[in-house]
Amino acid sequence: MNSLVVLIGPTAVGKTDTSLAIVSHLGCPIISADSRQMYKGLEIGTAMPTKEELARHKHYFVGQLSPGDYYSAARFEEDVLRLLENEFKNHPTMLMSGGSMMYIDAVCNGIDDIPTVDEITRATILEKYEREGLESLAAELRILDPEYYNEADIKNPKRVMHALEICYMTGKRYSSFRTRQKKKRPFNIIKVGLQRDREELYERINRRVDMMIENGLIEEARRFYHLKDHNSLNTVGYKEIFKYLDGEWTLPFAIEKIKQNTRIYSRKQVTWYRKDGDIAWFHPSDIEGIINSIESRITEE
RNA sequence: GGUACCUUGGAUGAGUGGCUUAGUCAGUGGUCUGCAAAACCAUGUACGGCGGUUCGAAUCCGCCAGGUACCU
Repeated sequence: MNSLVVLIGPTAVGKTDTSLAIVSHLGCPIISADSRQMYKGLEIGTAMPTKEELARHKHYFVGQLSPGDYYSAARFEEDVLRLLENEFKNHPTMLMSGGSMMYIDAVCNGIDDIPTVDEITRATILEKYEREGLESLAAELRILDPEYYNEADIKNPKRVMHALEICYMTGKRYSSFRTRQKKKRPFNIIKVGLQRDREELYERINRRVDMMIENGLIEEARRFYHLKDHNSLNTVGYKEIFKYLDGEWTLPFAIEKIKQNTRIYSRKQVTWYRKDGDIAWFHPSDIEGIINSIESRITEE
């Protein structure tokens, strides 16, 4: 059976280097699972692999979207599965590497088949939310879909709005689309996690942010300033610089905030991965251990 | 040397005698099925020191320490 090696770990832990090492060994392309590196032009702020690295190994899902494009975890699932079907013909083992937990989860476990919300419905609900407030929407959801209402995170506007969008658009309950079942994949999934002590990770984050500034993050952000309301730019590293450009924050403060928000992000990632018992954890310096672990799990199947 | 004011949890900052550890940020833990580097949730008994008044003090009084402003 074919295998998909999934390399995960918090931001700045060293996934790029490790993934290059793995791929050199396996001789396959890299599937990036990073919701922000997908956008063209966000090279510095998303710590995209360098041109050389991109040239040395084929990378999928890096720098292919425009910052204004719509994309989602569900699309990623679809796109990756289609790609894998094709790539497995030549490469029995493939590598996916990235830090977007939800995207990785979508590929490994699947997302239920829920229709994509159209612009009109989205705008309608958003306007309703802005006019009537969250409680009003929640009350409506309670009537339209009591089952979901009872289990949902009612204080989270995004969740409530999305459920309502689906109810409005399809005329059915949002919960009727949720099977909450994991999808079976026609390939073996080998999860490898990278971890470092928190102190070590935080130091790397701080250093990397300083490097980004040196390398021209401010200029890069300035180029995308006009798109700052798009989700792709609602991203650590850019949103803080936008505040600086708006004159709201001083530069040193914005830089401090980038470091802080990156640390917070890394912690969220760790939290997400913690509950996944299928991950074999390694320090990034232990390339040999990582390769051995992958090899042993490939041959096991 | 004198006078006035200030001193609250990692930061900021309300609170003038009991009802409540205010709130915000950070930190930490967590949620997660269609914008996820998003969004959301949980979590801090602190009141400069010592003594006094009081049934009860962060809150009133005294002394001490530190700070700020003004005066000589």
